[in-house]
Amino acid sequence: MAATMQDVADRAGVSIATVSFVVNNTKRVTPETRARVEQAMQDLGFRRNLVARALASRRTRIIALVLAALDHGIRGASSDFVVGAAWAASAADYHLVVYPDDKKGGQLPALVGQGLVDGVVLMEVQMEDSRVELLTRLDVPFTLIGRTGDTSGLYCVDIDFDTSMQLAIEHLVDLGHHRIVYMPSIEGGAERLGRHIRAEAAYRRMAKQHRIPPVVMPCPSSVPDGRAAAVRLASVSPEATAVVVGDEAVAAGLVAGLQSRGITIPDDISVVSFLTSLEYRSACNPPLTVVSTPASELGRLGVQALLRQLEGAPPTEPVLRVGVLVPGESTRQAPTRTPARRRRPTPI
Amino acid sequence: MAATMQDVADRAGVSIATVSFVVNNTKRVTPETRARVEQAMQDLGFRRNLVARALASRRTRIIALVLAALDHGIRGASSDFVVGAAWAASAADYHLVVYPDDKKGGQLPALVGQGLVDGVVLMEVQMEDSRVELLTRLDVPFTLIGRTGDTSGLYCVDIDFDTSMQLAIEHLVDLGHHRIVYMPSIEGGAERLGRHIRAEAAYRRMAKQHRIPPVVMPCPSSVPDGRAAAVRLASVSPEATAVVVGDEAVAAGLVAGLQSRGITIPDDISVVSFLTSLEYRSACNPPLTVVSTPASELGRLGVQALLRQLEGAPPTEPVLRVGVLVPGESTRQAPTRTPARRRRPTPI
DNA sequence: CTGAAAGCGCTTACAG
DNA sequence: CTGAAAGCGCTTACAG
Repeated sequence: MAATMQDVADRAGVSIATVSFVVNNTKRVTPETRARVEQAMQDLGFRRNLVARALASRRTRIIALVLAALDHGIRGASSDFVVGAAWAASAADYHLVVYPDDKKGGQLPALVGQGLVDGVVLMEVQMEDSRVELLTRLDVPFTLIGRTGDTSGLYCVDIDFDTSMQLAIEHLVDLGHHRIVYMPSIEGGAERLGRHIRAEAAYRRMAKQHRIPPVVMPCPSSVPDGRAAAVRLASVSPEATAVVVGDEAVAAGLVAGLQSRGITIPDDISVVSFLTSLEYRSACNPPLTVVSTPASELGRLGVQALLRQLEGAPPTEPVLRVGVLVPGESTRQAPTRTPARRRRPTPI
Repeated sequence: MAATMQDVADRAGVSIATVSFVVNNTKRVTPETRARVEQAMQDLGFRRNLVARALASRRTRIIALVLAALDHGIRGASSDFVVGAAWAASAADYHLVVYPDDKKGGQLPALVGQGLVDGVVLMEVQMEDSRVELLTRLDVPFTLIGRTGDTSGLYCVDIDFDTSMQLAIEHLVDLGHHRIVYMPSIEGGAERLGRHIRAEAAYRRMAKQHRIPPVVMPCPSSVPDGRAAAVRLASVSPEATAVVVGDEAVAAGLVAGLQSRGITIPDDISVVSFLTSLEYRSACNPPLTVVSTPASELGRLGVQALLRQLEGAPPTEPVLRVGVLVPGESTRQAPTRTPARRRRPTPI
């Protein structure tokens, strides 16, 4: 029913090869024959069959963005990763398709390594990620948005955690804060996401540099858990004047929770939402100060790295990008207390 | 390099057809030959080429969920649609792929109607949706999550707006509210999304039934716009005791905006987040009462309708599902005022 | 139960 | 500049 190249060739009175040359612009064709072919395509409403093309050329020009949506949906910054990646693919005349998978890559063999996609961009990368071996075994080109523990031989784009954390901490230090708690989120499973490990290491490094006693207070990733964390904060670190929170939902919950305990943000405690989307930013009262994830940029870079790889470029060092400090009203000058009080907490 | 069926056939000493029968379980094969073939597949690490299979069988077992992510990302309930659809596809041994497109379907011809996907599930449907004609022209099976103005001949699953609105309005009426404003969101473009039209019609119907003077106050879909709407509300409908808000971000902003004007939620005004995700629900203070979108269920139903269509089933009436009332703390008994005051607003 | 062979709709050396 | 033909790796009547 649908017209094939053969139909077009017949109607234009040329060979099927010539039609292919016209369609793909792969060889010189005289303007006259080209016109005849194009007319015939128009007449027949020809659309080339991508499957046949893929089989013959071993290329689909489709790349898959794989993320663990089956486990935790497409929340927060993920949307921006997708959009950035889709635009980049489209600009290079590729198609991006999002493939919802689980954290283990359980769906991966079904779609990948069977000729349907030219390559894969993998998100939410863990320090030890079984999907990396899986993709290697499936023999499909792939790049990571994020990093495993050992990145040698891999194509990666990621956040520059050190510089991003520096933005957050120095913003607070400049405001006179010296008791800055770091509240990373912990996800459902036990997997160690690369970004959690690296963000915490960056915090410890910055804390050391600024002589801040490091306090790390993990919190499950949800608004209610953020609320609950407000209670724990008082006992874990009563002298804290600022909190760097690694999850937008936790940040929103923490602010609400602190407020309902009579603590004023930012007068009593400053809060920074660290490497998150801007999702809850203005839904909070006051609007949050955020170091936002350069998500759409990383989506774009991930796709571009993959496309370079498809053209045979060798792996490079991971490409890193810094988050953007978006000032809000949840950070302010540290409250002045007597230094004695700050330096010597009452013994337990 | 990768083993083909021919390689497997050679190694097992059978014909390529027999390998195909084993791989697809399409014909009886004696246990002995089956075992030989399976051993050969194992030895060679055989994975069948889906592209070749698709070309020969005209089926890819891939369906695409198309949404306008290029225009407004994957926010709110969209994530749940994706997850519900992906699970349903997976359960039927299909693969779901998410295809980020724009509102006009600009990317559609590139992927669809060229043999790569067996069918399409379309989201964010407008009353007049050019993509419907496009998909018809591309001659690919598709179902809608949502409805155009005229649904005859189409496969649709959608929200039951009337019953969902009834849930919201009667929840408020039972609490003694009679001045209930409806605040739908207006999106960037001018397209009339089916759900906006139908939700508003449902509101007007319920308002009439309960003798509520209908007040419709559209608001752009963002938290800051929700805040701004708090100001407008006072002038547009000073006597309102409840607001039904058709967007989670607007609901969050409205609550914050009202509060910063000294209005207490829910004592002074009740707020219902209508047919939204639960996204901002507990980030708000107080947590919102929500009529939540049955998103993952609709995702599932959309895929299932498509699969039935692929098996040749004729179109049915649209399949409708009701939202779920999730009680929160943003609704309460209407404040008692003198009936006179309520019944006769001061003349302008 | 198994196999030989046509065919899916393209791409791409190779010849001319 | 154009064409005849092999081949991509499968599926599926058809025969036996």
